[in-house]
Amino acid sequence: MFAFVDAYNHAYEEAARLHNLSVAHACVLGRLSTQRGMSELAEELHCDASNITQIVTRLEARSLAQRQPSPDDRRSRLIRRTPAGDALNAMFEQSFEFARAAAARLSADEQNQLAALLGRLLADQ
Amino acid sequence: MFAFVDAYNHAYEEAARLHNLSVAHACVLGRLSTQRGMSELAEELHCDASNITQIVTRLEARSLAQRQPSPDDRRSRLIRRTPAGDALNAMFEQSFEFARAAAARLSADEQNQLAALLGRLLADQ
DNA sequence: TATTGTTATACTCTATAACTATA
DNA sequence: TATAGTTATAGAGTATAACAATA
Repeated sequence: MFAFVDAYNHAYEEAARLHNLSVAHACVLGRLSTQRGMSELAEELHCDASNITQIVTRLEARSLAQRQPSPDDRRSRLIRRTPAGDALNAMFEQSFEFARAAAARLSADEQNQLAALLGRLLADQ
Repeated sequence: MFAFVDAYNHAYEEAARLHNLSVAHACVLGRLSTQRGMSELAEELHCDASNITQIVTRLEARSLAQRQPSPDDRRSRLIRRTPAGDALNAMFEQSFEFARAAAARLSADEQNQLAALLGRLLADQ
């Protein structure tokens, strides 16, 4: 289990580095498939809101994401990927071959088994 | 798969924080069950040797690890845990309940299945 | 000449505290 | 008064380059 997680993490880091992203930047970018508020991102990444501010600012400077005013609450902002961000994220996922290559070693049945077992592990976490 | 790794990583970070260790420090400490050279550790953690120097220096300052001269090569040093390091590592592993709690949700047969599937995923990585 | 490990240093990531503006 | 997000800033982690000792 440790070896598996270690390999996964390492593959993720390498894919991020390949696109000049930090792990946290790649992670935020990956979560913007649907738009999100800053504090929502902070909670999902288990980090402080001020950290998200900086990450989003850098993504925005690279034109990968955009802040937009929330229609419901004028304090809050909705973050979404730009088309460039979508493109880079897609490239990142392609580079991040780990899951793909790993899955290719298992039959469809085995993949389903694995997903079911991992799902059970995560129950009520 | 992503959710699983995310939960694992988060649990590891929390367990490390609980004992005033960074993730990297906990990771080095965990690998010292058998003694190792500096460059060996650097390779295992996918990081620079100068980084390991600092980590080991901090572990040594906390009396959790010790540098020892290598009998074979006077340039190199062997690092090993002190008894205090053994004790802290054992406490860390106890705190790091993730694997334990997760495994408890599966039967012995299912655990074997999972280990076999994960093993297959890692083949020739 | 190459290798092991260290030092000095700069850069990045992250968190804390104080702040603005809304609610 | 509480909340969303920002700013300024300090701390920790990591890497690069130059170096010492040894092979």
